[in-house]
Amino acid sequence: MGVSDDRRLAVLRAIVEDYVSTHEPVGSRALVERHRLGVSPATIRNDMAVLEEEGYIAQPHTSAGRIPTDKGYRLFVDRLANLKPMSPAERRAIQAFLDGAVDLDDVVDRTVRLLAQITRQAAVVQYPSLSRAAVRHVEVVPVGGRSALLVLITDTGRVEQRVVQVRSAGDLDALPEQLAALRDRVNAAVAGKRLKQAREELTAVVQASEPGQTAVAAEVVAALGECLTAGLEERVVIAGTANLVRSGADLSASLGSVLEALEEHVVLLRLVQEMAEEGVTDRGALSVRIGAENLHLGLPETSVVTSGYGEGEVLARLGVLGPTRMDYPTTMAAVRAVSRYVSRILSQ
Amino acid sequence: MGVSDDRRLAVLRAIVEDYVSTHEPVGSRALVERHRLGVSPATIRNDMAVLEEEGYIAQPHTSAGRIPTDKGYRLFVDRLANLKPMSPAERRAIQAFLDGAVDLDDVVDRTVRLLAQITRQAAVVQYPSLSRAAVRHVEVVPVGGRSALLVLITDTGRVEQRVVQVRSAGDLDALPEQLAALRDRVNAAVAGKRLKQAREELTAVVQASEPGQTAVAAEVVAALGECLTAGLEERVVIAGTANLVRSGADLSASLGSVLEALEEHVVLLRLVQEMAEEGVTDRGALSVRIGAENLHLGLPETSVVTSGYGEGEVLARLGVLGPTRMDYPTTMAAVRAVSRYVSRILSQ
DNA sequence: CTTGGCACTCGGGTTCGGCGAGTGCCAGGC
DNA sequence: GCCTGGCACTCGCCGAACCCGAGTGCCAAG
Repeated sequence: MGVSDDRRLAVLRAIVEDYVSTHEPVGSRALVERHRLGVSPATIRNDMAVLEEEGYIAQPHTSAGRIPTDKGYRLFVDRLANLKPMSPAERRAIQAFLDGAVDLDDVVDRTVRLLAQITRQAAVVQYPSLSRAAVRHVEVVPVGGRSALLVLITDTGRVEQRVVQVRSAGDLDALPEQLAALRDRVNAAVAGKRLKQAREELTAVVQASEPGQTAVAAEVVAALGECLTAGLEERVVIAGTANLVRSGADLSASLGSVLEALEEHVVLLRLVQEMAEEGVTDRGALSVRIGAENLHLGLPETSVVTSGYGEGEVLARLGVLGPTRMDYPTTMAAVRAVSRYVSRILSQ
Repeated sequence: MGVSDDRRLAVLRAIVEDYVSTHEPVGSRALVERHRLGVSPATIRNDMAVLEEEGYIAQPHTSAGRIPTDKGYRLFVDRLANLKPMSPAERRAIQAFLDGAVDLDDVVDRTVRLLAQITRQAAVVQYPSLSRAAVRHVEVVPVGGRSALLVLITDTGRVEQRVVQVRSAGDLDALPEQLAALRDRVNAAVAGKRLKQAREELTAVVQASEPGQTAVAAEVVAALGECLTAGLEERVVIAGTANLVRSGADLSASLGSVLEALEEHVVLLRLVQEMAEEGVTDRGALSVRIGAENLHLGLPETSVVTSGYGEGEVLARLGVLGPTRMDYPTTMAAVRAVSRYVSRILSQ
């Protein structure tokens, strides 16, 4: 569609807005009544015919009103939508809610709940990606017998831990000192390094260890390697699934599969990853996926709005998931606002 | 109802079984056909009249079949149900699935997924309660600047950690040694103690610390106190919410509120707690809540089957949540089987 | 290019019977 | 005394017929 015809675009926008608010096919008469388009229904009908021809709208059955197609929503989101700015009260609420967080886990938890609540849809927050995170410190704590606890701390504030059984330990009394020495060597080798790189450095540590202790070192280092790998693993948190069922019975047909997909965090991770890569619609950091674009992930009739967040660079994504006919302007504004506040909080 | 009339009980059992499998009101004719009751429909009708009189069954509308009431299910569960033993294949599957777990978190995660899958309902697993857990070790790791990481390890395998900013530290270079000394004193004071008791011992540690370091000690100990409190906090994990929507449209009216309640872990914790206390129906460790008994928790038309689990003593509960008209014998058998395997695994 | 008019379509809601499953009651038989 | 077959009655469900109205497409005129 050329930009030429302003009114046709206005009609599309009006159709999207009305349909989103009423959930019913919208006809030409209702359209001229609710929006001051300054022309008669007949004219609108002509425009509608063209819009339908071009695939932006469709009619569920002959002699019913029109509803937007995925393509129609796409155009709306890309070129027609004006994000609805949040009210000062809402901004304050967001800030107040997030400021109370004490912890990275807490920040993520609060964020996902907040998003679900203000958008009244399902919310998804990806944990800050650790592929770029660096090792801040590694601690090895003997906890009696052959057991020791490994603790890995990254500079993003994430903590991974693991209990390791040191089977090859000869002298149990000497073990604590051995471990302490090992810890110091490990720290010297990996502190400040990125996780992936750190994993590679570890082999050198084993080789450099004293002859009698290579076995112990190998065991501990192997466990630490797992820890690093676990640290690299992406995680997501969701909330507000109950909002999906409220948001209208029309999604209820596919509700089952959507809920299923939401429980499979692997699917969500792929979704988030894909959105990060392609940046389908980029308005600021906002990215929107509409309807059939998510079908391969088992998410029919579903749209997703996400935004990158993080201190300075984009560490991860957060967003909202709901029925295709969601209120994009408000949702997008909310996602953007929350992502900004979260980024700010993480910078401290 | 007296025990006297065996046939009446048989009729109730038959009604429950048929209704659960067909989801339709069951009439007298269908009943004598499907179950060899050896009497005529007319006789059954008389029995039904009595059962209805006593509140065990009801008819949705005049001249329709009967459906069990909550009271009917209750009687069924308490006295009529024979748990359906799991097939050897199922037992093997359970074992194989749980044996792969590497971690407490992993055990819990696998368990909840497994329960959801084999019962085709929503599953709930409470983390092993820590009110009885004891402190195994406390570690304080300086991580640069004024920051330190507290790690609390309990003898149930749970690990809590927290980052603390030591604002009152005077000499930053001396801080690591201060913290190490503090750690040793703390460990001496609380190792082996139960969490609640440990929290009380902590104040003594601060008072006993050297004059110049009381401020630092107070800060660290305060954070550790929070850690202990967090460790005491109960947690639950859920899975299989998608099964709720599949399990029949009749629950769909209340589906929203059920999903909402499931997201509120507080509600689930209370539910689990209540079931632990009252032990509504106790068959082995199994406990069953039916329909309106859960209404105060925002769970309408919902039944819950749980069982205690843990090594030796009952540390927590796990179970399943579904529509009132669930298949109790199979569900109860599954919950019991899983709880036993999990208990066994935890004993290692 | 817009507009009012007009014929046409078709989905949704309503009404109306008929069908059938199921019940309660009763009188008779083991 | 309990069970049984028979019988009249009650309703919910289903399909058919029906109407209404919103909405469309097309056309001729401004």
